Amino acid sequence: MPVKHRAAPPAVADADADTESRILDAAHAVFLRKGTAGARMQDIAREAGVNHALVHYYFRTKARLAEAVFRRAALKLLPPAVATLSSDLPLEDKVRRLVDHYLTQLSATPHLPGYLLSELNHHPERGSQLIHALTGLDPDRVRPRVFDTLQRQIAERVRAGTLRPISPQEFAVNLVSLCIFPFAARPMLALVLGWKDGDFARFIAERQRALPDFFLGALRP
Amino acid sequence: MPVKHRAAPPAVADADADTESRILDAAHAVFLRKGTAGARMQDIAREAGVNHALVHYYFRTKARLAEAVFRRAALKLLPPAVATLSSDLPLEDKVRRLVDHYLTQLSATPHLPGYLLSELNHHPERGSQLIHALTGLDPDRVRPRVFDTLQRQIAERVRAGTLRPISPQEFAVNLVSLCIFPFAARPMLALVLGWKDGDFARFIAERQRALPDFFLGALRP
DNA sequence: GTCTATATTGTGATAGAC
DNA sequence: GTCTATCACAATATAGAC
Repeated sequence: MPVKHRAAPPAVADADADTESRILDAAHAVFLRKGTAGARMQDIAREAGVNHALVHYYFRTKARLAEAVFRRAALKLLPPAVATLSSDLPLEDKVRRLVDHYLTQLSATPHLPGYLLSELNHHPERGSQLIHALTGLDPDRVRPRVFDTLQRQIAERVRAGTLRPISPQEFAVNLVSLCIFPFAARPMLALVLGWKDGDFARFIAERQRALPDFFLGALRP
Repeated sequence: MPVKHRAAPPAVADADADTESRILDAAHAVFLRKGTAGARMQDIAREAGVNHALVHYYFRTKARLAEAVFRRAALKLLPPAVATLSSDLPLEDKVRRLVDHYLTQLSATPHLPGYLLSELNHHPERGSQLIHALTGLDPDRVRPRVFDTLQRQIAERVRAGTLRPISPQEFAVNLVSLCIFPFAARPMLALVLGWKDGDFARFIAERQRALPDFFLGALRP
């Protein structure tokens, strides 16, 4: 171990970002584009504008750097959905807020879903580590409480006759599928649908308007 | 070039599959599990039960082998959907057939969606090559006819007042999203939903029943 | 066709000068 | 902290015996 590595980044992130952040940003960009296995440390160094020895100086191994990027990426995608779904908002507002949030955010970072799905497929253990890091609990013993609120809201509305019965899991999976899949599958959809430049952005813009009505329409009794 | 490579596989595939097929099957399994970049030729050789020199003898390079596997995988996933959607079946039957087909097939090959999405994200050009290989046409000039039938069916039903208006693209994307995403995102969903062994299979079994009604329910006027 | 052995290159990682 | 130079090894690919 040539140099001891700081536990935390510098307290203040100055205007021209410090080297460590620049490298992390570069790694983020490259890993998301090419996947962890397909990315080269050299690519990351070039993207960051530094020598590739520096990348090792700051993050020591590719695995550590990949872990850091994975965590950052996962934290961008998952907590907002969990927070919205487990909030006390009415169901309709949850749907509209989630659709709006995802379609806006993913338009800015379109590689995020594909990267995360792929990484989790190849390294399922990273998911458990993530849960552990976030909650400090054994992932196998965490009973997800995300759906308690959802469950209750659905039950009330079903009893009142204003909602078609659906399990909270189905509710969440369907909603998230409709939001995220088009981004993860963008190249495949472009292929089958014959999309050209700009067609995808237009599709998403239109979707932002139509998707909540589609989803809520499915839940009419 | 040490040995000339046969253009076509042997005419007859005998009981104990010939070596080339065994290697291709092994490559399929390994590439789908670990992704093209993450897979090692040695892994494929071991999975096929042969020396790794043989893999090169039959497929020359990793890139060629990857291409062969990608094509095989894409042909498993895409044509059935296109065929069903562009058929003359009534809309309801299309939906039920597509859901049934995908959920059954993907339960048997759960890594297929994640693999394809990932590969197409990292190598979008492969998609164009695929179209070219299938149709013999320039992918940029193919106007997808898949949706002509769909468009007509939807228009008729909307005019008759038995369907809520929706574009054929939205129709297809929503349906395919709901079918495929849970498989591509299985590890992520398992994480957030706390799924254990068997929970996913039960979820899909239930989904096979509930999904067509959900989707068709959204299209009620 | 199938193997053993080897060549060749790519890539992660470190040593050491500045 | 940042660079140049280099190491060590992993992975692709080929040569040649059988």
